[in-house]
Amino acid sequence: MTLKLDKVNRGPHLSTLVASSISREIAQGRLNPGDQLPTEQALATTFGVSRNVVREAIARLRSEGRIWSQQGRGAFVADVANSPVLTIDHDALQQADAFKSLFELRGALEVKAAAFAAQRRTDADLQAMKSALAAMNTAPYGSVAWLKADLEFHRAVVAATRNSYMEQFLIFVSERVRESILAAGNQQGSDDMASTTLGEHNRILDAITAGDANAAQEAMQLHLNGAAQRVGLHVNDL
Amino acid sequence: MTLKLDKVNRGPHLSTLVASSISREIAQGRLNPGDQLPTEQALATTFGVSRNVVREAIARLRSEGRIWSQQGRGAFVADVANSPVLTIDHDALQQADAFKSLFELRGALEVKAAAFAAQRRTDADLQAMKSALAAMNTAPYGSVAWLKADLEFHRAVVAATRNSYMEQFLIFVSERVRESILAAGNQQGSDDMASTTLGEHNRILDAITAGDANAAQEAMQLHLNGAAQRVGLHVNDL
DNA sequence: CAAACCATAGTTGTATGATAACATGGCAAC
DNA sequence: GTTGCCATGTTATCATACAACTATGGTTTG
Repeated sequence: MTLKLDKVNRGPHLSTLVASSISREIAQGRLNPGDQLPTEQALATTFGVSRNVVREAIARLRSEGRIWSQQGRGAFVADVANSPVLTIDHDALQQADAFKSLFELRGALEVKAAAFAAQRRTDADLQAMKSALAAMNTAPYGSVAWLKADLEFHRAVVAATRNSYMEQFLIFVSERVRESILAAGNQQGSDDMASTTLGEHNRILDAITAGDANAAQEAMQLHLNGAAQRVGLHVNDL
Repeated sequence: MTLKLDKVNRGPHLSTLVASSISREIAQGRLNPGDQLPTEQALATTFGVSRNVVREAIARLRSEGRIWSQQGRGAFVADVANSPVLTIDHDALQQADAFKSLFELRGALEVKAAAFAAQRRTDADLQAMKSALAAMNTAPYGSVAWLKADLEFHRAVVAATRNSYMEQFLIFVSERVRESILAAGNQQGSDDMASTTLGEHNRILDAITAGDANAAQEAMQLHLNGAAQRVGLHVNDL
C-alpha cells in the first residue's frame, strides 16, 4: 500500500481512486478476510488525501460488502464480497423470449405485491391508486397519458407493499415494459380493450381497498394475463 | 439476563440512512431521471446532518450508478437505461426491516418458481434435485456441506423454470439473504430442525415430480415460512 | 449587433481541526 | 479475583474554510 495518488490525474474522484486501490489490495490477496485495515488517518497520509476522502471510499466499500467497520475498533476485510448490484443487458432484452421471461418474472412479483398491498395499504396509497385510475379514465387508450397513468397505478400498488426492494425491481421492469410498448407503437386499441383494462384495474383496487389479499392476488393475475395478450405475448399460465 | 445488542439491531450509519432515503425518493418517482438533486448543503439541512454525511451517501449512490455528479454543477439522477436492476446495500441490510423485505422478495419469487418448475421440469432437473437432497441427508444440519446442498436444491428448482432472468435474479437474492444470515451469526440447529427441513424439501420435490403446480407452490410456501422462523423472522404472511 | 471577455455567485471537491461515541487494556481499590 | 475507573486509540460526526469548476449576466470589443 505504498501507492501515492497523483493530483494531476483529473479523472474520477479521489474517493473512487482510493476505493479501487483498497479493492485491488483485497483482490490481490495482500489484504485477507478478517484483516484490519490501517486507520483512516494512516490511509489518508499514505494516499496523500484528507481523511474525508478516505471515509467516502470506506463508505462505498462498506455498502458493497467488501469491508465492515465498527466505531472504536476499526475497519476489517469482509469474508464474502460479491457484487451487490444486479444488471440486465439492455440489448438482450430486445429479443422476444428474453422479454417474455422478464414479463414472467414481473408477474410473479407483482401478483404477490398486490397481496402485500392489500394487507398494508394506507389511505394515501388508495388515494394514489384512485387518482391514477381517474387519469386513465380520461385518457385515450394507448396514449402516452394513458401509459403514464397505468404506470402510476402499478407504482402506487407496489409502493403500498412497504418493500423497497420490490419497489425498485418492479419499477425497473415497468419502465422496460413501457419502453417496449412505446417502441412497438402499434397500440391501435379499441374501446373494448380500454374498458376491459379499466375493469381489471378496478377489481384490483377494490380488493386492495377491502384488504383481501387473495382477491388482490387473483385480480392482479387476471390483469397481467390480459395485459400479456394485449401486448402480444401468449401466456397460458403466468 | 443482560442481552448484548445484535448487529441487526444496531443503528446503521447516518450516511446509510440518507442514501436509502434518497434512493427511495428515486424509486417512488419523486425524483425522475435527469432531475437535479438539491445541493449538498440543502440536503444536509433537510436531513439534519452535516454535509460530510451527505457526501458519503452521495458517493455510494454514485458508485451504484443511481446518480452522477459534476463539480460546479450538481448531482443528477442517472438515466434509467443504465441504472441497475437491483442493488442490495450490505450496510442497509443490517436493518431488520430491510432484511425482512429481502426475504419477502425471495419468497415471492421462489414460490412462483416452484410452480413453474412443476410445469416445465425435465428428468435431468428432477435428478439434480434428488442428488441435492441426498447430499443434504448425509450432511450434519447447519454444516457447510448442508448449506451447499440446500443452495444446490433451490438452484435446481429455479433452473427448471426455464427462465434465465428468474434464475439470475433469484440466485442473486438468495445469495444476499444467505450472506446476511451468516453475517448475523451462526445458530445451532437441532436434529428436529434437520428432519423438518428435509421433510419440507421432500414435499416440494414430490409436487414438482408430480407436475402439480399448486402443490409445489404451497409446499415451497410452507418451507419458506419454516425457514423464516428458523432464521428468527416472525413472519405470519410471507 | 454579435461575439468574446470578464466578474460574480453558486456548487461540488477537498482539507483540516474539533468533538462525541465506542472499544480496549492497564491499574488501583475493594 | 473482581470491579470500577482512567488513559489511549479508533471510528462517527460536525463545522468551517478553501480550491476548482460551472453557469449567468453584464461589459467590452470587433
